[in-house]
Amino acid sequence: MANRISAKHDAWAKVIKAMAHPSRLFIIEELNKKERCVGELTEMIGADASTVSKHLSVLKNAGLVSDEKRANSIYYTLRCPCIMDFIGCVEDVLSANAKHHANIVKCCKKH
Amino acid sequence: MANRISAKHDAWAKVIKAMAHPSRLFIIEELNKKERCVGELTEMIGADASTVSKHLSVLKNAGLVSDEKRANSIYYTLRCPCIMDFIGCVEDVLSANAKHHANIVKCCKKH
DNA sequence: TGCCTATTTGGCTATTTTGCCAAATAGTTT
DNA sequence: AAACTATTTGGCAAAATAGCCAAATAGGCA
Repeated sequence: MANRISAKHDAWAKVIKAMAHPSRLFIIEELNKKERCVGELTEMIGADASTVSKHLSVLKNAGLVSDEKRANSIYYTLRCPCIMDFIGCVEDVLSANAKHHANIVKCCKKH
Repeated sequence: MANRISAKHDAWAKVIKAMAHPSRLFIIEELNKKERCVGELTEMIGADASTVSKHLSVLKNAGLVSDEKRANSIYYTLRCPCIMDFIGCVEDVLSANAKHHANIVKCCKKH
């Protein structure tokens, strides 16, 4: 990245990169509903506990979630629920894509 | 990714992954202001033209931008400007992080 | 104290991403 | 047609990411 991109875009990318994984998006969505501990998330995702733990640490490093120890579990919370609003926009992009592809198919079928 | 994560989260991740790069975020921000051709973006970013071209193809594959040939240049446009709204939320996360770190420093200085 | 449970860390391999160069392509202009 | 301009593609090496296993850690509980 030896170019003229500013620290601002670097900082943005770090946060967005932390979101850019299916399991981590699942976690974000789940934590938006309610706080969860690692064990619960691990069971829901169906991956190794160490893998889920690492995903959570990525999210935590980006400042997207916070954790709190209680009883003998660690509970994670979504720190900025506005993150989930964005998913609506992502869905817009996806449905625009779907519409676009449908049009291409329709166009080809005409002939 | 041999786990229970659904196609929905996979699709979200594809779009978000396409955004998750400083240069691509710069491009998104720039295209939100006005359409631009590859040469202009290349000069602004200061990377190899082929690199910028590949970034643009990543964005295009995700459905985030569209292109249109005009004269002897190809102009790119941001397809869903709502993408930029999200950056506001990312900034919220970053300033929450900054505040959090400031508090930690303040706390340590007390002693 | 010593066992248990929950979570994290280290280590390793496989995969993906990045970015440059050189070459290919496509369309313009002379 | 030949020379240009703008953009994309192929190839490659370096770096980053993902996910499993085994081992370490940290509290709670018997």
